[in-house]
Amino acid sequence: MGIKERREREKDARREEIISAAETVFFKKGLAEATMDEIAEAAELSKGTLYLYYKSKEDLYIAVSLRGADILHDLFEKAIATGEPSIKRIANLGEAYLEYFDKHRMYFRMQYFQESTQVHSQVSPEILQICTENSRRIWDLVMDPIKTALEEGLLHRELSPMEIAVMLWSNSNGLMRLIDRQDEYLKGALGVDLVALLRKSNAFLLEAMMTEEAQKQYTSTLPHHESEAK
Amino acid sequence: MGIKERREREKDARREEIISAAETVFFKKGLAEATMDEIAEAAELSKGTLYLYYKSKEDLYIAVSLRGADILHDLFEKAIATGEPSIKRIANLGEAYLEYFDKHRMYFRMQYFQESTQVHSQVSPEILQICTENSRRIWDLVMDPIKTALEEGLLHRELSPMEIAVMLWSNSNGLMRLIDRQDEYLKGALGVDLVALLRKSNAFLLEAMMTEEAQKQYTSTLPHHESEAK
DNA sequence: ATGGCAAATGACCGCCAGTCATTTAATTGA
DNA sequence: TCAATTAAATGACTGGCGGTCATTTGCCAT
Repeated sequence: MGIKERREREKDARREEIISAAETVFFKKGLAEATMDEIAEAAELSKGTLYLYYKSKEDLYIAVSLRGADILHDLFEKAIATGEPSIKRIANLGEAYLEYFDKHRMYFRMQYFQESTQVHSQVSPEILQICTENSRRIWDLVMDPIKTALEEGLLHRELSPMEIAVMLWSNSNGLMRLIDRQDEYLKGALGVDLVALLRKSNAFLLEAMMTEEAQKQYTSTLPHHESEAK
Repeated sequence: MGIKERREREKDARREEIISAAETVFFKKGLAEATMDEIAEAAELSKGTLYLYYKSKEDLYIAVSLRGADILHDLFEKAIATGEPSIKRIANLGEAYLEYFDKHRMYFRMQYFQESTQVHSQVSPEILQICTENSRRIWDLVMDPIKTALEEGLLHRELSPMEIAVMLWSNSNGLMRLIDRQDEYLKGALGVDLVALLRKSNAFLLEAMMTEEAQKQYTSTLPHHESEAK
């Protein structure tokens, strides 16, 4: 009875092939400019076949960007599994996110185009469900060393783990979008290494949330923050 | 020779009417779902006429969102014209941005949909030029009290005004996007006032960038930061 | 061989951004 | 007052794209 299973495998492989083809096209053209005919051609399939595997262009778009979420998840997992002190592991998460931003820029970009109405209104509920679950997994990862640091009394207790996670994440993300978009004006006017600025900004915020003992112990270990003589 | 000028005025009025109609439709449907026919009907004009005034749907979209930029500009102008100490005026900017986010949410949202490839690839260069100039005006406004605070030795000197402006703006913006999108997971899992969190995050960051004297003087005046006993 | 079944196809549909030949309205000059 | 001229507005039309579905293709069991 191996035939059914082989069929299953082949179907999964098709799915992946389609995602890969879609990835190529979406990376090059973005959601709005990409066409299903183009993706079909890249996948060496007919357009009709695509719709056997994915309900809509937007579904396919999400499917591609979920690959990015997996990559980010793995990077985060590695970042907190070092056995280092909790504050260091939190800083590692910032660096991991930066690596993701740097080396997997197109996935990063796709993830924020997802916010558009076009995507949210077209995408099927089941796929949306997967996104939510995925997002939860990643947040849990981020909160892990934060919880530890709180228990160790290294972060201000009036903040919840989720609050801290949200603040740190938003701060990075906000600056990353700015960098990615490279606002024409900023590009010209600002002779500044924006990535270094991002590191600094992260360090500032994390430091501000640390208790005094933690600051004495760990401030010097935060990346690109050595010049800060406080 | 008043006829030519009257014609001019009428044409400008038409332009505004069209923007207003487009605004209604874009607010309701977003860029992708809105149709030019719908906008034409709202404006009580034919579709062809719209194209006499705006080159593309995306141009029209930008034209609408520039109204938002003007509003933000005015709010910022008011925020820094109070004659208060520089640090307070910087904090005012944060509050002004929050007011913009709160009371003019749809403009805020439109401004970040602008980042999509769909908009950038379709919009005409002259309109893009206006956007850049607009952006410059707003950044200048933000940097004004920051420059003063630096001169007064209230902010760490190793940071440039632009760097500080970018950090503060990005931090607010990142969290605002998160709030606006209301990530399904966060909404459920986080029993937290995200707006209060945004204020806190802003205060943390600003405080971290202040020199010690400034901290002694001004920390207590920052919004929603009173509970912070440091 | 042959019937059955899932996978794949591509012609086709409806919708929409954008165009353009034509119509309508306002202004001018005689 | 009435052509003539010019500017503004129109809406039928086109091309392209997302999505569908009746038909075909190819694989397997009998």
